[in-house]
Amino acid sequence: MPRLAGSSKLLRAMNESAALAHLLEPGMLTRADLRRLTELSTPTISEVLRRLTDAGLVTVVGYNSGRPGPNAEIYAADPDAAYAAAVSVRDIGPSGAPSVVAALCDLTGAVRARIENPVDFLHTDPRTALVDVVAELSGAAGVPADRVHHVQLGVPGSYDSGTATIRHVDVPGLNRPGLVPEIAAALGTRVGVDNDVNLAAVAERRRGVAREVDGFALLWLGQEGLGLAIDIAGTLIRGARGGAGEIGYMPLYSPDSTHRKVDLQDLFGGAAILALGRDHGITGGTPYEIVAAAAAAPDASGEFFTHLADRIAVGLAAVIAVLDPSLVVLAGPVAQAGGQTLLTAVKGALRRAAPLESTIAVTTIDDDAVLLGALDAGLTAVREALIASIRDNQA
Amino acid sequence: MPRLAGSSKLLRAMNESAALAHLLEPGMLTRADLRRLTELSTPTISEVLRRLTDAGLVTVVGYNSGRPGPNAEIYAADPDAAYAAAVSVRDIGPSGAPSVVAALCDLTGAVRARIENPVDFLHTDPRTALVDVVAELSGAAGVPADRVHHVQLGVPGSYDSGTATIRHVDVPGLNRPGLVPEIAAALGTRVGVDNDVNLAAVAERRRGVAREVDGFALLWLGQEGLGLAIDIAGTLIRGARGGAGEIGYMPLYSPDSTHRKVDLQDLFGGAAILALGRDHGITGGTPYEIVAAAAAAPDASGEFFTHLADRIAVGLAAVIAVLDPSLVVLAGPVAQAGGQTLLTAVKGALRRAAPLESTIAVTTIDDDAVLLGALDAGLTAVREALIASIRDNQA
DNA sequence: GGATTGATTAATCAACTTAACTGACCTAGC
DNA sequence: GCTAGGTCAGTTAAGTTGATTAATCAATCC
Repeated sequence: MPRLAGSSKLLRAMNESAALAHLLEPGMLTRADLRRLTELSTPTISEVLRRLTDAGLVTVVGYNSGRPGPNAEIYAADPDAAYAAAVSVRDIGPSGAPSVVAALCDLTGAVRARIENPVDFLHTDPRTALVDVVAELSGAAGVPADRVHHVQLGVPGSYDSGTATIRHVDVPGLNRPGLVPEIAAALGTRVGVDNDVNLAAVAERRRGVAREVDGFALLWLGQEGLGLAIDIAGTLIRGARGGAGEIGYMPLYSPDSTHRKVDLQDLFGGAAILALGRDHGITGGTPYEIVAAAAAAPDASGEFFTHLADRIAVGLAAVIAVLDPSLVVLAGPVAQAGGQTLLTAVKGALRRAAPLESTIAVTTIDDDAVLLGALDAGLTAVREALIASIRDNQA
Repeated sequence: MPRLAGSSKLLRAMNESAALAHLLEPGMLTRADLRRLTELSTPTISEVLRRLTDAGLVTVVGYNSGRPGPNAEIYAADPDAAYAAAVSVRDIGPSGAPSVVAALCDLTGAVRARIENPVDFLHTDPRTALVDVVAELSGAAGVPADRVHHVQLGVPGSYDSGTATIRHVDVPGLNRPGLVPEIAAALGTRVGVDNDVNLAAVAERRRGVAREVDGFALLWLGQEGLGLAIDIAGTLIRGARGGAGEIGYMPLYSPDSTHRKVDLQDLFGGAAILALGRDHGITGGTPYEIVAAAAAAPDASGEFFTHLADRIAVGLAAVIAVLDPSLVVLAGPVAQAGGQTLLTAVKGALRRAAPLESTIAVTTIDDDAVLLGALDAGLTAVREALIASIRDNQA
């Protein structure tokens, strides 16, 4: 643990960083608020604010009134000081074909533009597709491209940050080594990449059901595959090569080796749900449609949910035994379709299967969780870069 | 993230903390070394060292020579500035009966005393047993009791730090609520409690095979039960109620529900290993003896190890799928007995079972890993308390 | 004896704090 | 309805703390 040491310059940098960090939290602050939060004296706060406004990071957004004395100035981070972009690549978009969904937000998190393009990755290089969509975003938002400080990518696969390559992905070309650095170079911004399930977990922590919890596991039940995100005290566990949570391939124990090897994907992946629906006479072309149809007629489909929940509980029991999370969130299209019906079924199945008790919940995010999570991740990256940049500018 | 802000006093506290932190790392440092490490100026380093020596935390341990100029003073943390004690409670000690193993070390980590007492917990309250053993330790080491700043307990169960209670433990009386605060009050020191497997992982990171790794999972194969410790970048994952890694009760999937519920403990817990040994005609009263006997005759016991490894691989595959650790360490008496023979068998079984590849290794700690890990954990607690105390003393 | 290095001393600088001061705004009292 | 007093926002000035640079002294090797 390298502890900081330094001179008065470090002190100033720390104080400015602290003030900026508070101002970047949603909400507007007066000098008195900052004084209370940072425990700095009035003149220092004034000096810090003068420098931050000079740097264009902070602006006066209003005045207090109704109390004796002069009206206190209300400060907030300038929304237009920097922007973050998010791009979610999916092999099966809402239309069934591969697509790219993207959004751009300002420093307060307000979405300024949002677009969705079907992309034929067989004939389009991911690099140009992604660079183009970011350019289109900043155009649509009317924002200078160089103010976009961070682009966050969400991919349906795992990302190995050590080698900067995307793996376990079905989108053609996306696993090419060197792709991410190329994109970063072409865009001229910092580029972050993460698993789409991980980003959904980020959204769940920021605006979903996992807001106040100290750690949680998110089980993603997708149209195709399934995944797991692990949040420990707000930080995501990604594993040695970004492979943490790739539980689809988790092999299951078979007592007599005559059984063929079965993994979790075979139990409640997309294809398994399709088959399970067929067995119970529920019609639907996609897992989402099947589960939604079943949830619409809960009386007729009780057995379907019991079977599905039993299978989900097999995976969850392993996760709970390893991690003991204080909350387990069911998310992804299938979980959204299943809603409360699926939730109660899974709760019952887990009570039968797992010895440790865990709170289970369904996601409360209606919108595109992956995209929102990517925006959140990009935004925190931008904010931390701003806070860190103050330190370096001083030195 | 609450960022620090403050005045010059904070700066001094930070600089002193940084210097002390460097001096607490093993190794002796000259003023020039500290200057390089902290990037502080010579007069500041002198002032910091003067204050630290005045506080009795740091002493001159020697002088440089052989180079031009005056002989530089060599500083190091005073070994006798504080001590840490470690107590490992086990329901089956080396003699077969419940026992308490304890050790005391100085600030450099040198062991000053080590004792082992069989304790009949049916007739002895854990509180008095533990308080007595700490008193005995400081007596044996010839150390004033009030210099023992931290006592680290290792228990064969999980510890819920939220409610300060030990759970999932077989030792009578150890799960009594309020026990830990009582012990802390009676001793007058800070008391830390952790799962014995977690402490073994601490030892593995500090002095074992996991020294340089960025994260690892440790599978403990004990005489009775089994456990898992998860280290992510040097911090242990304990879960919501301290139950992370309690994989003994992890239920296994059974395709036809006619099978009775099977968990990992049934696969390769102590009783399962005894049964497996019987099936293969290997004699021995304890799991350790069986595996040791098998390892002594590797040619005759190939099938035994294959079967055992296949079972272990079932559990490990789940752990690897969830966490993707860069290293998996096999530890505990059974793993030590199995040694390289067991290791190669597990490697082969995992290659067949798990899709993600992980490096596997056997522990390299010959001594009592739990006790050593408890000492390490206690020592870091003492060091961090010292570093933190500087900040508070200034204010 | 010269070069080099360890450590202290002196002078300067940077940044925060306390305290005094200015000015705006509300409220109460006539 | 006007004015005096009180309160609070923010600035200015003086003082304090602590770190840096530069100069000095002293010890050791070659």
